[in-house]
Amino acid sequence: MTVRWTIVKPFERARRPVSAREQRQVASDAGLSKQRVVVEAVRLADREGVDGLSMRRLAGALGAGAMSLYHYVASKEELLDAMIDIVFEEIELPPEGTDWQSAMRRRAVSARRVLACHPWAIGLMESRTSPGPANLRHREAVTACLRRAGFTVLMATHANWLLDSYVYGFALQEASLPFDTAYEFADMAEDVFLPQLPPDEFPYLNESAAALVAAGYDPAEEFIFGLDLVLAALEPLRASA
Amino acid sequence: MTVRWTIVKPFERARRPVSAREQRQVASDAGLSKQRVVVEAVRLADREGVDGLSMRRLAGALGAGAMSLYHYVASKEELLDAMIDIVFEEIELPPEGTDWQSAMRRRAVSARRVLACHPWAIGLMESRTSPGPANLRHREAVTACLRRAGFTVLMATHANWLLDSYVYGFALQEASLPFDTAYEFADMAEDVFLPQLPPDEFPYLNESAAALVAAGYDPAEEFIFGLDLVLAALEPLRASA
DNA sequence: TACTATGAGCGTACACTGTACCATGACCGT
DNA sequence: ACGGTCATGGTACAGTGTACGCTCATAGTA
Repeated sequence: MTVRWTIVKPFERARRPVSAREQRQVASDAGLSKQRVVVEAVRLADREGVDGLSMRRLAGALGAGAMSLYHYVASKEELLDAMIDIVFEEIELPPEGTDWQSAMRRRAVSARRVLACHPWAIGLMESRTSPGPANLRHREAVTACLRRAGFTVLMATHANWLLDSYVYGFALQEASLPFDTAYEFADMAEDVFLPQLPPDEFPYLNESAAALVAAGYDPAEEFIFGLDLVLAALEPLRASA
Repeated sequence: MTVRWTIVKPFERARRPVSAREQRQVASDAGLSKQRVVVEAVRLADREGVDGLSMRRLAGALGAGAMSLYHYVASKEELLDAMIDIVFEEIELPPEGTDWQSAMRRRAVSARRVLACHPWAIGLMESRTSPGPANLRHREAVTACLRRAGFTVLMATHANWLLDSYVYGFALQEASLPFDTAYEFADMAEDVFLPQLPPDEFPYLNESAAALVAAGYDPAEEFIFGLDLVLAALEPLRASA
């Protein structure tokens, strides 16, 4: 067990009493800390899936004993909560200084990208009920953007629900698809889907799969299409102040 | 171990050779069968959450030994797949003989209701990649409805993605909310949310929570609002044959 | 009726999980 | 020098999915 200890900078200690635990939180590359534990947990889940994430393996990846993690995380549940909040931290906030549609489009695109990078996050959301700080900050920024664009409180709520539903639902569907690019889609459709879709039982699905392959359908463009449709549909709800 | 054996109806045996295993599949209230195993698994997950569903507990609920389940299900993964497909079976297909918007509204409302009854299903979808038979039948019916309404293959695909994203995403968000009714929302907002949303840090969220409570906001109506907005936005994509 | 093949049911065992409890030993302030 | 604090992790326990192989009721055959 190679445990390296943080050297506390003197002036920090001079300013106010700092517990050893707090010092750890600041330390970035030495010793353990809640940061380091959660970040490594995210990395592990990205690599091996959420089922491959066990306290023992996580501890192993950190060069520590399993029980040590419980000094930074009360339980695995809390660890999962913290992991989700890290994911929310990665999502871009809607930028200020542009029209609301551009701002929301940007943050939606960012959210989709982040959720695609951490597919396990979607599946975890269902079971955790209380939003973390990054989640709250994100919601605040989004609501601010909508309200400043002239949406009433009620309409901003509607817009929020609709946009988030679309983004999460899209990410959820995307996570359960075995292809990403147009090339992979064409490949899988011809070799896997079409044989499973006999035209007498699934005439329409068969037709769709065949036609989409022929047209060179690219699933990567799907997200923007629906997003812009939703944004356009929301525009009239705005009390154009 | 009270194992009751199926009495095979003679005329069934006369018609063609039927293995004992197949007879079990048909039997509804005696012995085990894949049906019975999966249905009981769904019930158990509804009652105790998906984390409370273990092979041993499921076996216990069926009055059987743990290893007996593996005669009907190759692995727990396959069990989970089958459970999801049962959920899809519960969702109403879009009815024929009405305009496409009414049909899609009906099936979307049904889907939301079913997913709200089985919240664990949403969290499971992320990890399973191959759709079951009920899922395929459902997709076929939806695509048929859209194509008959005059959507091209490509536009029907867009509509499908958008509608499903909305439904799944809404269900996902709903599953992670601790309230259902307007009364519960008002209660929780005042006692739990507002204290966590200091106006200097979260001015807009604070304002929203307060205003929504004052207006008697009912989260149950939220779904239809967004759904109708989406349906209206899709209408112009239709090549009104 | 006796014999055999089949296959449902499940007891046992193994590697693994989350985590409660407790011992260790380094660091700090006095 | 000493006592208190606290990060660390070893051990243990209940519970997990499931591989293996046994029992024994049944169906089919002779």
